[in-house]
Amino acid sequence: MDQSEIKEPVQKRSIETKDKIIKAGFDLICEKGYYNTNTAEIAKEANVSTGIVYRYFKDKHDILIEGIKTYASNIFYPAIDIDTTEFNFKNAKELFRDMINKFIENHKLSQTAHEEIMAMVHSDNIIAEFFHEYEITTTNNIVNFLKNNGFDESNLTEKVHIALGLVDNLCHEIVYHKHESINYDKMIDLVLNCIMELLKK
Amino acid sequence: MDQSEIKEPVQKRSIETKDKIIKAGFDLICEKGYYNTNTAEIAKEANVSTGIVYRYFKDKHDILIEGIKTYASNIFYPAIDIDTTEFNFKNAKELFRDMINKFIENHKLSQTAHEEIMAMVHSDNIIAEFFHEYEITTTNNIVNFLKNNGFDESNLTEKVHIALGLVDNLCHEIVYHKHESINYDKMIDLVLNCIMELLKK
Amino acid sequence: MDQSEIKEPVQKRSIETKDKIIKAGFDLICEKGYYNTNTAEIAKEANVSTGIVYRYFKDKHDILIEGIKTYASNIFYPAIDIDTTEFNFKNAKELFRDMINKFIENHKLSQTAHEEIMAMVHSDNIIAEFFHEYEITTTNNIVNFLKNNGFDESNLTEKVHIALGLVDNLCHEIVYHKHESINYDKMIDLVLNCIMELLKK
Amino acid sequence: MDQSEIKEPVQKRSIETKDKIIKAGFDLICEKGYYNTNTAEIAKEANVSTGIVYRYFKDKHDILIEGIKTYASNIFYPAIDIDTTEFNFKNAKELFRDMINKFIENHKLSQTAHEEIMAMVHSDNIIAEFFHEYEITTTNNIVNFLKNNGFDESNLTEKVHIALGLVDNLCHEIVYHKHESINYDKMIDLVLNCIMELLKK
DNA sequence: TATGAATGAGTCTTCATTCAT
DNA sequence: AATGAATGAAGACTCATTCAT
Repeated sequence: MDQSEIKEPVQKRSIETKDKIIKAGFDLICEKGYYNTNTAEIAKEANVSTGIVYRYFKDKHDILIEGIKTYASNIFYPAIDIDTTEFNFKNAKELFRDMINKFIENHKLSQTAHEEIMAMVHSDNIIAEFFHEYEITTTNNIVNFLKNNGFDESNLTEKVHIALGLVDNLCHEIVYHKHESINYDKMIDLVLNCIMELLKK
Repeated sequence: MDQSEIKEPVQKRSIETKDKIIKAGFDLICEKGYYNTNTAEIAKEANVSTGIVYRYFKDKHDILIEGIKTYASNIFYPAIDIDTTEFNFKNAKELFRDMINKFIENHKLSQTAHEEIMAMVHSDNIIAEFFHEYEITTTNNIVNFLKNNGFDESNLTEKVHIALGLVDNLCHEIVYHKHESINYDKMIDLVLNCIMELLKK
Repeated sequence: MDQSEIKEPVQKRSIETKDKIIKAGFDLICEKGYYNTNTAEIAKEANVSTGIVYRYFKDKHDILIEGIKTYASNIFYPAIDIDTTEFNFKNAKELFRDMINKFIENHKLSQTAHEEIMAMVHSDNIIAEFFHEYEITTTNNIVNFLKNNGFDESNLTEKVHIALGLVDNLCHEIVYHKHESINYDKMIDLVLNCIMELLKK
Repeated sequence: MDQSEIKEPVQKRSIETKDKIIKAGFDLICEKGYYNTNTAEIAKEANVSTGIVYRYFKDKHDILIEGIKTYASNIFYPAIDIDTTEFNFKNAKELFRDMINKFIENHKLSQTAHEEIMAMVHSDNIIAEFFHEYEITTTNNIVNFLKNNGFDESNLTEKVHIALGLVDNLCHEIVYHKHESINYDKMIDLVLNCIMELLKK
């Protein structure tokens, strides 16, 4: 009876509509920023009417949240999923190097998305919370992966945290700043050394 | 050509007014976010009228910029200034530990400021550019400081970059997240070891 | 590129809304002047919300432009359309006299409109351009009409220009000023004589 | 005692200040329009403070009124003053031609001033009234001049009115519009013929 | 007298959200 | 379910005018 209820779509067509809105919203917000994107644009980009947006989403903010939930894993730590069947301490460094390169590629692909979402993380508690959870999960996955591959378990969570931070900073540096005076190949080497040092016994 | 010029105040009273606006604007923006703070609020917080704001600032954005310029150095890398007269490779680790603790204290003091500014850095080119410059300067200062104290000069810029990133992440982690499962004292140790490893030889 | 597009309405309801705004805007602007009429008033007079105005018009100025385009022909040179089936040099003077009287009536009906629009013509290039075009068209129509009715074609454009000016001034004088000392019937006679003198061989 | 009184300056310096403001205000308003000129600009142009303006003028509008009173005669019908010592019906046409050319020159010199003032005349009753008076005076001066030079006195006021209107339109046409298709020399001739026809017995 | 900093009401415009169809 | 027209509160900015110095 209550018209103002948000519908969780079950029909295929409705689900498609909701997804279109999420994608359109996320694309535009990543491109132009949350406050510089209005709902009319999102609706237009999604090829739906403005009214229908509010059948599937409580408000504009909700669109972003859903977008982040949907696309976050594509943007952050994407290479983590890549199972390395043959992984050991000996070839770890080179596998990490591959991972870093993939991270960088990914950063480049979704540069503005990454930027904008990080901006929102800073000013939006709900989003911050989401990413906090996300980060914990990612960290744990890596911790477990390393444990399963015989790495020293002492303070492994802390070490992975630091390592992830190192990689994140590195990618950010390489993708956004391009300092004239910095030798990025050397920097990657240095970071890898740090990580290997961290993880070793 | 344009009718309304922005005045750079010279008289004491005017300078006070401008400073009040900068402080009020910066405080509110840091507390509530740029888009959730309006000019009327800023004026009210500064105990001035809305109109006077535009005598000293081109627009709302300009208030933020000035605020950042004024307070950035208080918020970011504040301890860098502290010249340690007796600094050498032997006591470096403990001095770095002191610095990190100061960083953390500082982060805690201006937590929301830090958050909001980082958010703006991500979505605002002018601010990003400002911090890029700021970061380069900071890095160079540290590089020179280390050189003068006998540290290995090879790839020192890269190393300092990495070290600053490590410290930044560490502070952020400690101040904002407080993961239940993480031992922060141990984490500080690990980061310090990383840094010492980086800088040695 | 821009987020908010101006809609050209096609549905009956939308067209009515747009027309209501044009009429309300034009009425108020003519009554009180462009700078003394605000958009809220226009919306209220049109019985719509302030927001909807900007769905159909780029800005306040645009409302005036559309109003002028819509109502200009009702206000200026309205009698030109009246084709006189039986027109020749003999009865021309009396037909012109009828036209002048119609002009005067029209001036009286939309006195403030005429005033305000002429004011805007003076200070607004877009409007000036519009009226310039409008005036050329009117002049040409009259020129052709006279040619078709056997009037001397030499310098006819110049003559019609002068004649239109005479009529315009006359109407203006009669409608607005009402000098105590002026005999307007005689003045009409004198103007008609001028015109007949102009148009004769 | 009443601080809010407008002072009519008597001291030389004060008069100069008031005149500077009038000139600055009039210049700017003519150049950019009344609503596009603000008091701060006027004060700046006059090299005085914004506050002082309100010691000499009731409000912004008052500045314009004073400006018009001061400069109107320089802008409208300036050549009327030129006494033609030897004037008779025979050489009248050529003298009128000279006057028209002077009118045109004058129009050109103060084109924007003329435009803007005419705009204000349309939307401002006080200014309209002023010009009405001014026009009556001018007309009477010319009427008397013509009487004194032996022109037919019947309906002379009406005739002069019409003639002035003809000249005004002509100047306007020549200065502002420059229609491609119009021969202005011929037009001047035609207007002069009209006037001579009007004034002849 | 004179300054110019300060006031604050007023204006245009935007946009998240609602609602008639 | 869907449309898109309509709402109206809110916000950035302007400027005639006042007032402390």
